[in-house]
Amino acid sequence: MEVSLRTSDDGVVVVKEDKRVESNGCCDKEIIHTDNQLESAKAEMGEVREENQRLRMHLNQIMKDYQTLQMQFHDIVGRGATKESTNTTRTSHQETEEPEFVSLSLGRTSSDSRKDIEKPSKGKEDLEDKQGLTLGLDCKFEVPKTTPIETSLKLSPENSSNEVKDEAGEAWPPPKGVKTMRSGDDEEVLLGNSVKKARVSVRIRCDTPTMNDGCQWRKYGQKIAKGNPCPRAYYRCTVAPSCPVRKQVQRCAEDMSILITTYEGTHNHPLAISATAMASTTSAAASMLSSGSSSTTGSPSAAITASTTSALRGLNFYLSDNPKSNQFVFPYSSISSSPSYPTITLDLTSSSSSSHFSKISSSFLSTPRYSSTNLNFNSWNNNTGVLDYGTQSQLYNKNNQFGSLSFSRQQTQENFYQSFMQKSNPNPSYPINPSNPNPSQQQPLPADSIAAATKAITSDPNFQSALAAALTSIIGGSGNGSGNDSGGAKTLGSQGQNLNLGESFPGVSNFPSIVSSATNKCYSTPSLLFSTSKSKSTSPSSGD
DNA sequence: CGCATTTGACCGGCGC
DNA sequence: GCGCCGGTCAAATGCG
Repeated sequence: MEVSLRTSDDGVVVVKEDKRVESNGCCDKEIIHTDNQLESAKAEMGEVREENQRLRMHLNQIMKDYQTLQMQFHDIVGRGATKESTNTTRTSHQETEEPEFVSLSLGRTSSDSRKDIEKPSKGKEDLEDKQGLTLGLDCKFEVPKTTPIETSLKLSPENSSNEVKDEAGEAWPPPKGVKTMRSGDDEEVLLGNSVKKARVSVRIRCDTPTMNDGCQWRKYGQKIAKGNPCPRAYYRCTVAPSCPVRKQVQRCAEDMSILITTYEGTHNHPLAISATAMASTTSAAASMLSSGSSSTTGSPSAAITASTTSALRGLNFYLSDNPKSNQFVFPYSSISSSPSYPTITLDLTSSSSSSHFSKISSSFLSTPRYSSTNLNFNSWNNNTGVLDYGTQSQLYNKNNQFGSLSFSRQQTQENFYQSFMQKSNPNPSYPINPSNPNPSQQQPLPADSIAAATKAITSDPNFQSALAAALTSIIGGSGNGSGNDSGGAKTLGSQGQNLNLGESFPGVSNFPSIVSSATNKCYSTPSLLFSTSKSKSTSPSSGD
């Protein structure tokens, strides 16, 4: 007997039997056995069919939601623009009017900080959160063939004027601009003189000299900075010769185990997903600066939230491939903005998942001369948030575990990322972690991932939003838009078959009007791991 | 030998 | 104007 499975046009699995039983030795036993198999196959078929229908229903529902949200978004954008036009005076002086320390709590968990800066309408806040997803879907479903770099949303005139420049190196105006013909100068002009540099600072507990963010860096200097006995190392991105991105690595003076990595600028080349995390955040910072100086609708913060959250996802994702991943939970994320060096600060040094926003504000961003803008990514740990990391991790964990649905959050994150990472890297010859000596752990994405995801989704309506991301990543995974990643290429090689999380998690690249096009660069490459100190291509040793 | 890192010199911004 | 300081350059050095 032969049972062949094929997929019909509507996606339903059809079981075809071909009873070509040998006439000579056919015994009853065999027939019964065959019947049993047939029965079970039919039963499975029915299940699959049900599953299929449920999934379809959910998809429809999501699409519906998506359209609704899109409409709402357009509505809000329209209103915001109107508002904005009436507030030009204020926006032009925003820098001076900006509170010394503005906390933007965009999360939805209960948080004290939230009260302080709660934007006009709660509904709007929620909406903005959803927009992150909405826009992600937007990107995925409507602009699926555009490469990340090409994908630029130009809802704001400001960004549209900036977007080309962003790609060339937005937030790193050359100190000696004459030497390098970077467009950063232009952008700086466009962004306004108040905006000098956008920085992303990452505090992370890390034993290794530097953290591997998926990029190639070359050390070009080292200095003893005032107030910190630990030398500060200067790196420049060498993925592309003209890449303006720099980073500084320095140990925290108070706690030597904390590594402070500060990124500046935006990559002007395709990057790894892991690098995308940073690049996105950096871009978000720049976007905030550019849009924040002109927008009063709160969108900038939302943009930062969306993009940074996405970036964090990516970052955390890769970090979590590290055995020590469980300590990188992103409990703290903040954005500080000094007049000269606006900085997004990601404090990854604590594993606590509760809201410690105030702690960041007081301890980490305490430098009084800086006016600060802080975002509280509470949604990170929120069970209901569209951008909810926990939800997504659970989803993927479910996806990964295929039925094992109950995990503690921390374990969920760890397991999920680890195994998802493995599954998303089908090419066993390219370990996710360059320093990972065990490439055999990298396994191809199983064919039943979609089904697993479906199960996870259908079993919990809260996963609707995450579904979008999951499906997006799964469906879109085959088409890696980022192309070659010169950065991770050396160690990662071809990755066209990987799930491109940089694209799949849309928060960054698709938030319209706020996040500049630079943010839209979705890079792919799986690796943000702490390297061994001798990994040259992707992890320079800071020498401290 | 080629490439990356090291390290002292240099430059420019900023505060006094 | 001067000095401090952060950031960068580039020759020297190290390493594979």
